[in-house]
Formats: sequence, C-alpha cells, structure tokens
Amino acid sequence: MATTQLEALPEPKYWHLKTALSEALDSEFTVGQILPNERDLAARYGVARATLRQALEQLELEGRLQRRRGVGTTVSPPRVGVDVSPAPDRWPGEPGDAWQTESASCPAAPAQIAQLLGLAAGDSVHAVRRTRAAHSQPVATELVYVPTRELPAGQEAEAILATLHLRDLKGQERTVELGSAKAEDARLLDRLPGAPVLVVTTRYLTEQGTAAVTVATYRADTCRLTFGDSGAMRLLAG
Amino acid sequence: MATTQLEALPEPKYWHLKTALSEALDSEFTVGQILPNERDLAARYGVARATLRQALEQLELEGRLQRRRGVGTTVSPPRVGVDVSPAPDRWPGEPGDAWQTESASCPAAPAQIAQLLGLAAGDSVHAVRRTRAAHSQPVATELVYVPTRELPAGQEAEAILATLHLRDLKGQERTVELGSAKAEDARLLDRLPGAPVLVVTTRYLTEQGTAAVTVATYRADTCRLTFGDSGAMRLLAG
DNA sequence: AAGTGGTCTAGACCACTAA
DNA sequence: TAGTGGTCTAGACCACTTC
Repeated sequence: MATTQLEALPEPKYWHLKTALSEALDSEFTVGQILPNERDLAARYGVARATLRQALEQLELEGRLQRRRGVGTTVSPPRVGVDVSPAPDRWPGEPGDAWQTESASCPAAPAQIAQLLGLAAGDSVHAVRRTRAAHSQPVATELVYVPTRELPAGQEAEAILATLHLRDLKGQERTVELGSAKAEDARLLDRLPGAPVLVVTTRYLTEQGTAAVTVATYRADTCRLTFGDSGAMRLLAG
Repeated sequence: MATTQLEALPEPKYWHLKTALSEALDSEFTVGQILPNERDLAARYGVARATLRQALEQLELEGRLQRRRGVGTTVSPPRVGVDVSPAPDRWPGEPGDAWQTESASCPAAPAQIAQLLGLAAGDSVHAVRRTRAAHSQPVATELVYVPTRELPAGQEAEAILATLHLRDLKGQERTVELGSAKAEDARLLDRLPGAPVLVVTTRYLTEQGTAAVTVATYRADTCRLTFGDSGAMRLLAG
C-alpha cells in the first residue's frame, strides 16, 4: 500500500475535500438531489464540520451546490446564461427587455451614483427597482437611477422610464465586478446578506451627458453573464 | 445609556463588524496602510478571531482589503478598470492588445473547451498561455485554445496566434462568471488557490465555425471589468 | 526567531423549515 | 418538534515573510 502524498501535502485538507466532493457530485449525484447533512458528511470524511463547510462554500461559489438553512444542501443545475448586453440603442424599460418593474422611490443619490450622473453628493434622484427571473427563479435585481432634473419627484415608475425613451441615446458604458449582496438585494434574490453577486453598472449616455445609471445585482452562484456577439449581429441588423 | 439594538439583533456579529471596519477604513486609514493583526483586532472588537476573519473575508471579497500571509492586512486601492471588450474584429495577439504571451503547449482539450470548439472530448489543441498586468501587478491570466486541425503540434506561441490573424473573423461571443482560482492560475496571479476570480470566456467565430476559444481569469478582488461603449464608438470608427 | 495570516478542531447555540 | 444550515467560541498548529 503506497503512502501516496500524505507525507508531504502542502495543499490544505479542504482543498482535497473539495476535489473529492466535486468528483462525487459528478458520479454519484444528480441535479436537485439532496446531500447528506454537514455533520454526517464531516464524519464520513473524517474532518471537523468547519473544514467540511470550507469545501462546501467553495463549491457553492462555483455554482455546484446550493445550501438552504432548515432544508439542506442540493446539487445545482448548470448556471443559466443571462444576456446583459441588450441592443446598445435602447433605454431600460423599452418593450421587450427582460426586467419587471417593481416600484419607485426618490432618495438622495449615493455618492458613487451621484458621481456617475454628474450630480452633487446628496442630490435627489428617481430610483426605480426592477427584478429579473430565469426559469421562475429570481436571478437579478436592479436600481435605475434618473436625475430629478426635469421630472418632478413622486412619479410612477413607468412614467420615469418613459421620459427616458423620448431622448436620443448616444451609447452605453458597462462594468462588471464582484460584490456581496446587501440586505435588501439579498432578500429579493432569496439569498443571505453577503452572498456573492456580480454587479453590472451601466451608464446611459446622451449628447448632454449621463441620462441614467443602472446598477444590476446578479446571483453569482446561479448566473453566467453573456455578452452576445458585438460585431456581426449589429452589422446584420444595420 | 441606551441599549441600542443589542437586545434584538437578527444580524450576525460579523455583519456589524464588517460595517464598523468598513467605516473605520474610510475614516481612519489610508490606502496601503497596514491594519493591526487579526488577534489584536479581534480582541479590540471583543470577538473570536474566526468571527473577525469572517468580516475580513467579505471586505477582501469587495476589494477593500488585501491580506498576505506572513505580512499583514493592508488597505486596498480602488479596483482597477480593465477593458475586456477589445475591437470585435480582432484576433487575440494582434498588435496592441493588452496581453503578454508566455508559452505554448499542446494538451488534450478539456471537456468544456472541446465542446465550445466543436471537437471530440480529448482531441488535441494548442494552448497559449498569456498574462496581463495593470500598474505592474498581474491582474489576469489566460489560455488561448486553437484546434490543431490545420496547424501541426509543437509550434511556437506566436506562430499559433499568427495563423489566426490570416482568417476572417465573423464575431465574438463572451461570457463572464465567478470562479475560484486553480493552483496554476493562483500562482500566476499571486494569490492562494481558491481565490475568487472572474472568468471571461470568449468564442471567436468564423464562417467555418469556432476558430479559437480564450479563457481569461481575472483577480476579482482587484479588477473591475469594463465594456467600452458598444454603440457610438463603433459608429465613429466606421 | 518573531510575527503574520491560513488551517483545523470540538464543541455550543441560534434561525429557519417542514412534518 | 426534529433536523437543517448559519454563527460563534477558544484554542492549537502550520506556512510564510521579515528581521
């Protein structure tokens, strides 16, 4: 019986554990199936529960597992691809987009938003909350920020978006980064606060400057963001 | 003296801790400054070290902190924006792109890559390793996969890329998702294995099908992916 | 050698879900 | 009410960097 690599293993236990679990997931489990509970799994692999959890956390981060308190740990389906590059000449809320408008409010602009919109810190903005689902599961929540420059406060969400549609859109700028879900976003996405999310920030540009900013928060565990062909498709359309 | 919210706090300790630390970071520390060590910090806030670490981990995930074993925890600069949407009519390795070619090998295609390239599992492919830096720090590492269909094995990296440049590029398809760094990527990015990364997969399309696939791995803690204007800029160029 | 963050343990209790 | 994952503790040792 070979000693294998147990004598000199620079890799930590949870790393090997993760590999072992990942292979078991491929060979012995099917999508949606529920795993043994954490205490049993830890005992089965001969590690402390905290160590087992470290491996599960990474697998959840990679979209292989889904854990729900009070329920259990289940095997995730492959991530769903969600398109985040709609036509570059369309405003949020124009017919056919993937979002469902929820509500509107009129808070002071967060510092970062104010900067993107070219406003002073604390200026009032319209904020329209929207959500997006795939396969009947919520995958993203978004806030559309519009300056209250020309449109008075207290409008309906649809009215706010409608004012954008009248304007001439010059282009969009988009960024993607990793974040952790704030309490409100987490609730809407059916996750715990702090869950990893992909934050997509889009700036809508007109000749006069930035007319709107959207901050969309996608569940990182279940989503794969897709950017459709940025060359041929447009050439075909034009 | 008010009891504040200590009587009924559904939020966990590490969540409050994170907020407290985040505010301290803004007001009492400067970029690059080194924080007190974890044992001292934990004592200062009256929590166990594991709880303190849970808060630090989230702040690191959000790009606010950087922790290095044997050194300490430092305050991170804002994330750097890296453009991941070069001109949609250019191949990898054409003059002026942001990457530095490292080496080439000729492995069997991983299952996922084979599928994207329309190959059978285990078919041989060229794999060109490249890296990308910003502010003298490595921010991404990439593998360019090219089928060995027309080009024999054992080529130099530059020769492999050069064969692509002769072909007519019809378009690109790009996806972004969250991953965790494999051992090799982690080493190149100066991170520990398992570190969170943004994985950008690009498919290069010709009339004949998929000519190449790139898998780029960006440090999620230090990078903000940017997608330049997808409308106006091209109109101006054309 | 001293000090840092990284890993690991063995326990406890809590919040939540479902029968 | 029983069972799940989520939080928290107090300790130990290890890997790495720096002096």
